[in-house]
Amino acid sequence: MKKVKLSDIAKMAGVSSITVSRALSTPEKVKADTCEKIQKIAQELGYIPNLMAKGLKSRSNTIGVIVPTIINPFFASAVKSIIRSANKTGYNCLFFTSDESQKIEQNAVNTLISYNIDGIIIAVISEDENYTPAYFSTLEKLHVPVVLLDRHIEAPHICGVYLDNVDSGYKLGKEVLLNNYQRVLIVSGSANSKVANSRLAGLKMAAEETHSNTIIDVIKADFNTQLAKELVQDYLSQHKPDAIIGLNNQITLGALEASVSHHYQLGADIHFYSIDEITTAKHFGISIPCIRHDVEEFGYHAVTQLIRAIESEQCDKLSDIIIRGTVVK
Amino acid sequence: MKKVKLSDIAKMAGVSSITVSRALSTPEKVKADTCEKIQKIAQELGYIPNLMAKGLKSRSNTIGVIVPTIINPFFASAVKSIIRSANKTGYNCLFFTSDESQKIEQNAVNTLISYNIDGIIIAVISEDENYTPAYFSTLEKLHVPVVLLDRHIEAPHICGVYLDNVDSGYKLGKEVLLNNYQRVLIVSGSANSKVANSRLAGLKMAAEETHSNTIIDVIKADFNTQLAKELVQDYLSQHKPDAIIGLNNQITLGALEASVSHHYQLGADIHFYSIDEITTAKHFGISIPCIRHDVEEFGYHAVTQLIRAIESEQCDKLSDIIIRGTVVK
DNA sequence: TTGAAAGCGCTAACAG
DNA sequence: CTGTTAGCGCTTTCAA
Repeated sequence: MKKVKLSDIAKMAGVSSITVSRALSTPEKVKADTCEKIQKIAQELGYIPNLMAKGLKSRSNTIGVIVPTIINPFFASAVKSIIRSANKTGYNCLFFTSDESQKIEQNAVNTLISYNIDGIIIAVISEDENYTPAYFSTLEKLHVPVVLLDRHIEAPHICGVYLDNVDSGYKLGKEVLLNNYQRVLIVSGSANSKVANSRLAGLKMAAEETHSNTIIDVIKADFNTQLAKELVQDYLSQHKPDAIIGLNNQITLGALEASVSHHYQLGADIHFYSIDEITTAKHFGISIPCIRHDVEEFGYHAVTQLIRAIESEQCDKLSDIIIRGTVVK
Repeated sequence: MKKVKLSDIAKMAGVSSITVSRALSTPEKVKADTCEKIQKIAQELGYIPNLMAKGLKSRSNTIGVIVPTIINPFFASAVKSIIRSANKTGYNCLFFTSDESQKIEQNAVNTLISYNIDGIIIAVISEDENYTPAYFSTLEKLHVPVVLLDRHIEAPHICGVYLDNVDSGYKLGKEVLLNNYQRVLIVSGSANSKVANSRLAGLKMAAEETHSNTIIDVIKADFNTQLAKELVQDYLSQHKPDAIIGLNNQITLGALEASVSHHYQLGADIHFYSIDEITTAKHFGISIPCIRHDVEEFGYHAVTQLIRAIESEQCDKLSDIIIRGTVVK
């Protein structure tokens, strides 16, 4: 059986296709009882509109979402909340992962353009402050609005939804320093990650303000588990900190694993703190005080900003939104 | 700036659009140097094909993927491997989550049909053996091939990629029974979940074969964390098992948490076993022997089967694929 | 309130 | 090897 199309319904209802089109998408433009009849027939035939045909003529009502990976629960939840927000507003989402590869990221953007998406929400691949991928100029030329997620890029006309990283660092620092630990290890992201550096700056602010005698060591790793684990293992063979602060969830996981391999008892010999929640910690009975961000909020703002940009056709005037986290013990 | 289209390239190259179309998608049908020239121009102009227009005429080369949630790492990895396999074969993926809701699932299917997808890979919302959603008949009528993922549904013409659940239960059972525990608790999925029941059957087979004196208790929960946690908490206030077997990763997490709340030391007072890997366990230094399934394999087969169905246009003749797990300590 | 015509960008079918 | 024609299903524009 072929797909039911507008003209099939039109034939049955004894009207033209355009009337059917109107009855289904702008019912106020069609006489009430015609409208009702058409909708009933559409229902019965199980009509499903062809977005390909629609998107060829008009806006697709679809937004593209790209994140580096869904294995990281932070992005998984962000995606979930974005999809939910978008659907509520009548937009579909096409979702891609860039898999930490610049090439795949570029492809994903191209594919989204291929699908005539109305706008893009993207968490770019790199934390590097100087990462400026080629596709930004393409998107700008095509007037496709972009909302950056979490990772900032220097581009004057692009708005974003970010975390208040300095604040996160500061709050977590205050929390840690309450304990008068002798030695604390901070495991940061890469040296040219703006996110990592801001979080670090916040921590340092807290430390300076507190005038504590705690010895604070800093390791620069990156935002993945593996490197953090290795570097913390090295560190632990020389020092024994009372607490370790991971500047994102992946780092904290790496630090935990390193500590386990040195036979420390988690949460007793060494206490852990994290920016980003370690959602599985509670299952293992380990308490990891953290900065939790309201991810629903995150998705909501990203979608709202994007849709405003789409519907006002002013990609370039929207402000950034900064989301502040809260300490959770 | 408007999007570059075939006719723009055609004009510049002094040929017709159809030649450009051929040069870009079936270059062997165009004279070599014309072809080269066209490709160069396309490159320079940054041509990105319009899939909406293409999909209107011909196959979209896009497959739809629906899973209940990406918060569950099993599905997250499955999606990842599906996307990777599909891209390798020249297919795009449109990805949706059904968020454990029948309505959202139905919508997702409709949206996919709207996008003219060539086929669908779906892990259905429910474990219930008798769940038969309405969209299956729609998809059948439209000749859209479907490959089921993980969760089986009784529909003669639909093939799937499943885990060998009996085998998983059996292998894990053997592993557990090596230890001569006095009392073991099995936390299963819901009573009418085929997956859960098969795993349970496998465990029982192992137990019968072993003639051990181990007392085996069974709790029927469901495949989510919360209920498992609550039921195990109740159980633990009456009995103290030496080991707990979770029949999927979410259940095991719930069981862990319940045990923590009863102040048992994980992996010492109570040992844990799981079907599906608990990927985070290693970060916490807890060893949870499990049945691990090769998720790459899973994605690969799902995509391969689907594409065979699409390209042969015989949706109904493909066999099921059963993936067997391995014990990982 | 409804309809007819035209066209979105691309490609299948057929000619040349 | 290349071009012409036509049409995919829908909506915009203009007219009735």
